[in-house]
Amino acid sequence: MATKPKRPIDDRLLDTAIDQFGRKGLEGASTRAIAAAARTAMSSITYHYGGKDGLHIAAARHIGQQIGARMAAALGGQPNPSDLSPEAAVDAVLGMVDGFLGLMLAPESAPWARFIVREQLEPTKAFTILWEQFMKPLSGRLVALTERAGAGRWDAQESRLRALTMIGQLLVFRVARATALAMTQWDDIGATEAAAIRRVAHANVRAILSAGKSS
Amino acid sequence: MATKPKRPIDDRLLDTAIDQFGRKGLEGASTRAIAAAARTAMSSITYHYGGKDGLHIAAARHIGQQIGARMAAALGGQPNPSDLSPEAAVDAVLGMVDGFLGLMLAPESAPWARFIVREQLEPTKAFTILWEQFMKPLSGRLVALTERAGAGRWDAQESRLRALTMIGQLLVFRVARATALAMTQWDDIGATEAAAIRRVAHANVRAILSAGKSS
DNA sequence: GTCTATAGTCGGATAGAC
DNA sequence: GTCTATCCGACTATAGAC
Repeated sequence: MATKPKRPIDDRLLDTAIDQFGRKGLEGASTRAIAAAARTAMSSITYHYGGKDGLHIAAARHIGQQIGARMAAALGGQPNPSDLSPEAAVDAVLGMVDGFLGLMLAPESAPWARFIVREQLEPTKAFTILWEQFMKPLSGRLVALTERAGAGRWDAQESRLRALTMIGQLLVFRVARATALAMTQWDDIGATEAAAIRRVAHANVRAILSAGKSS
Repeated sequence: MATKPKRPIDDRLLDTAIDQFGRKGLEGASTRAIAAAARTAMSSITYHYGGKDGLHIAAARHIGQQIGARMAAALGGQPNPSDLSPEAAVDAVLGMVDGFLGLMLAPESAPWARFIVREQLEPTKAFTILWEQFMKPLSGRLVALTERAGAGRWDAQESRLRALTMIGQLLVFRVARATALAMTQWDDIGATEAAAIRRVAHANVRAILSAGKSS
């Protein structure tokens, strides 16, 4: 049973936990190493989060808050998809693509991504938190915008699938970064490379949203 | 130092290792649990593979062999991309998409994917083995076909990026399966769902390969 | 080639000083 | 609220019987 998290002085412990859990997994990461890297005693994990599991859950919530805040800034005050013209819906999708791609390419998303991908492969209680906190609202909006961009040319299921494939083509640059660098023969993804990716992503999304119903 | 792997009686130990390493990671998985699940003694890991690290490397090689064999079957005796017309190159890309999507949706790829994604997030010596054994030849061919399909409408860098995004939109169905099921509200991906994904993937690839140079 | 037994290390949790 | 000290279980590796 996890005890109720107490408020820590700062987020050093959480940031370190996200990094270590992301790299080594829930079982592979040790509370000793996390505490040492955060320059505190191991027992403060027990004190603040009730133990390893509590720290893991708190780390997930911390990621959700940060991503939620970041994407909300890019989406704040946007109109309801059904109030948009199909053309405006395409533009709104491109706006979400920019926000999401920025997240995928930002250095600070690397530890979040490692943590989240582990939850996709072997979900724990933390996955529910991540899904509810930011995946569900964001994917819901993307699907709604895709549906509106279709203007009846395709059905709801196809909207969901097209939205998924659009996410996938951006996700690959974070989740398969090692392969992406090997394939492009880039050393790193800087501003120039990010611009090239953005151009291709926009062209792909426009192409995907222009095509009529599949088959 | 890993000793030279000896030939085991069967692959039970390797298959179990792939599953456990994929779920728990190199540090999280225990040789005890692997040996127990494979119904053998822990010391046989030492005997056959020289220890935990040796087993991990052997597991990567085993994955590479199986994926290599599977994709070779889908690609066997294909002509050189530069000998194809742009239209034939598009068809060849669609053929690779079918092969790769089949792999992403096949139940047996789940443990392989878990193992591979871990190597993407935190590469070990096993990543080099995976890259050389099947990622490099397959991605090389996909890029060459994409380049040919462009027929000069875009440059080599854009071919590599378009190839990556095409991979990404298929990868999402394996790597972010939990999210894919949540978004589509499917319980599982069976034959009907696979057909729907394939239709959308083909339409997207055709759209992506039809568009001219981006921006 | 597969097993049991064991040595040595490291992990998480907890008690209690301050 | 943060620390040190300590318990106990689980881990990897290895020796040696069969």
